[in-house]
Amino acid sequence: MPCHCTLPPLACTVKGLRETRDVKVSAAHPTLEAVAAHAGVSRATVSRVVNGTPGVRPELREKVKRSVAELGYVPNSAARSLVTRRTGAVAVVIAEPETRVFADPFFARQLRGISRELSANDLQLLLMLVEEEADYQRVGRYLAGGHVDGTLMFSLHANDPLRGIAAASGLPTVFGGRPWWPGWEQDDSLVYVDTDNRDGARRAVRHLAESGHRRIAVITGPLDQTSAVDRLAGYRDALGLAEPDPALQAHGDFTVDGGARAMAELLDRSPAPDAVFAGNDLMATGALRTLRARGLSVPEDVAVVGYDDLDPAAWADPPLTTVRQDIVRMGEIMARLLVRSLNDAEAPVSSVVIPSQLVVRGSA
Amino acid sequence: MPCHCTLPPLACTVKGLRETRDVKVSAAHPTLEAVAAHAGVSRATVSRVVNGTPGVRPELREKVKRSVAELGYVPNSAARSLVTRRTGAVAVVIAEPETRVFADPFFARQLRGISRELSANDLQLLLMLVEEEADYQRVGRYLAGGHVDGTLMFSLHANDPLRGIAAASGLPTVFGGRPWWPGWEQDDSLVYVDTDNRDGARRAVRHLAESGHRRIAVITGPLDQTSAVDRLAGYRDALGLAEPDPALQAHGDFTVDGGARAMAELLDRSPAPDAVFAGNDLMATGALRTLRARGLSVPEDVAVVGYDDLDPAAWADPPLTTVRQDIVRMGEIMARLLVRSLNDAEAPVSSVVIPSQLVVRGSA
DNA sequence: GAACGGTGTGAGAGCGCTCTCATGCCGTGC
DNA sequence: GCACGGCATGAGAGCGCTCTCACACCGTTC
Repeated sequence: MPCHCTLPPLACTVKGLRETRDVKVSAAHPTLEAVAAHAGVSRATVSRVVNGTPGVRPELREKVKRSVAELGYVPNSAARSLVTRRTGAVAVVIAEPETRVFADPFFARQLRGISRELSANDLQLLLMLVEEEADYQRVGRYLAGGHVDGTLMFSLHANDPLRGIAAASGLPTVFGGRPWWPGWEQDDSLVYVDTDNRDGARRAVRHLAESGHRRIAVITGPLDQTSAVDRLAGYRDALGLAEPDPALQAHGDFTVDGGARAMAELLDRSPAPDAVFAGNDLMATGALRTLRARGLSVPEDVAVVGYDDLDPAAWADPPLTTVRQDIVRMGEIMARLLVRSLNDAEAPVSSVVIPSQLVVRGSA
Repeated sequence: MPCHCTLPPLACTVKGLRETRDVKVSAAHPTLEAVAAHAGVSRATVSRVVNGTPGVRPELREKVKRSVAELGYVPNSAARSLVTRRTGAVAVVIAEPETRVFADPFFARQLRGISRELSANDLQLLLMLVEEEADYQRVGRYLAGGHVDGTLMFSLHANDPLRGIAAASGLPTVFGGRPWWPGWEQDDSLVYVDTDNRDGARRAVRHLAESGHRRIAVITGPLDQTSAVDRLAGYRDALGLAEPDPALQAHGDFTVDGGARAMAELLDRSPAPDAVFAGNDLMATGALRTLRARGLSVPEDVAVVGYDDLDPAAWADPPLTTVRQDIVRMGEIMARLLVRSLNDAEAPVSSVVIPSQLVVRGSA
């Protein structure tokens, strides 16, 4: 395959890549057989020792362990999983629009939590990023092919094909984020982990109300994502109104520009809001920008609360009051649930909702 | 393993996980043997067809393909890699302090590029996050165990053990970011991909000089990272001075707070700077905060340039002039170099440095 | 018409491991 | 002293695949 790098040659310094073959031979991988010969026992016994199966005399066990160490034996995972039908790997499938993934370190945090938990259980993390239609097929084939023992899936959108793919693969699966497709509540094979978006929003709006604000507006995210829907529901809960004033509601799309536009809309309406709950920090940042441009001061003229507690929220001017969610923990719990059902297919596994927490700063 | 989830029971709804065993049986995986029987040919022929080996009569080839489709055959990768000594997987090892990973979407971008390129080559992406000392050993064992065909490594620090681990594994490896250990320039087995930090910094500082600024200061990142060192070097290049005024140089640590502190130091010295080049956007954001707090206006009193072009840079007030680097492309190229040497161990592979680009906004 | 080379196909070994089952050895009970 | 059960160990099959090699069959050549 040719290199498509079109850089000016000056920018490149030529160096050779270490050659695979030679080194591999020098760092030769001894087999079970070799260890057995070295220790003067049978393959079966070495296998028992390596896998910690009981029923081997302690002195023999020690002897084998020494041989393993001496030869630097590492089990061949291909051979092992060929017979055990276990791969020791878990696929993490992320189907996300670029924007979301890039705008915040959500997935880095999530992966951190997942990675910790998986490696604590000697499981490998296979990352599959889905960008286009063809990727879904690739993922489907891969999962159905039995290359992994289980799946962790992230998809924020209604009717994402991922659900079907997971079901077809027959693999234990845990979803990140409350899923959203027709009848999902009846599907008791479904396990998910989510943060408590509704309660977080409730806390945020309640804070605004308790600070004496009367005309509390909301800037919603894209309503085909459960997090946006749940946060809107929390807003309604807090106001105690089944149908809040539609003049106080504007749509953003979880982006800074969307938030800025929505804020402008709200200010042009009547009654003008004296506080705004933005569905995420990005939109809150946009709202702040619009308010600043109009010469309104925060929180005096209009108080602003965001959601997510991204790092930039703290740097904003004024620093953003927002809702924090423990994303690392969310990843950990997802992995933990999967590990549990991997170890015991009959184990009862429940969906988990992680509490959110209000972080009060200068903007409200 | 018990669930350590300490959430109030109310927050959890209990649902069962789909059982593995039953489903797996129903979605039974046919073997090569089964396909061969179905098509009325030998295992060898089916293998040839599946792997696209030439030398099979077209009509037979078609017949086998139909059988494959009909039975839903998917090759067993364990069996295959047992004999081919190829796993079809690449490890991506990331050894990073939490802060860096969380503060910016650097790795999300990088992974995106890597993932694209790998999946285009039917390679799987195995993600290994390194947090503590024990993780290095885990990674070392894993790589030496021959579970992957090659490695992509990220480590920004001098003397990171990762280099030794890569060498010991004997696996083809490409590094992300210019490495930094004694004698690395002599090591011609070393391949890395980096953005042109030095040239980017040069452009940034030159821009400042050309706008008429005379007292251009620099806020440096941690000087045990090559990116920080290279950016400082670019600053010196642009000023054309071997030894710039030490009063105009302050240390940050790539964080917002560090940048704020460094800016305060600079302002307290004499001569006071009329422009600042910050080693990254986070520090530039901190500098902006300090300037605002002191009632200085940007860019009139002090112009500010950052580095990285994070999303928040565009939202800053004023929007940050900064240096953009194509991180997705960096990931792609890393993967491409690795793939090339995977396909042909003798292929000449060169390190690549990706150009950076100045993005002029309001702050300078 | 026999010998030949080329091509397409199948038989079979073997990758490194796990796991069942047979075997040998011990201590115990009658 | 002999039969027995229990335990530690080894022999061997076989997981699903690839790949070498042998073979059969064709058309060509002298």
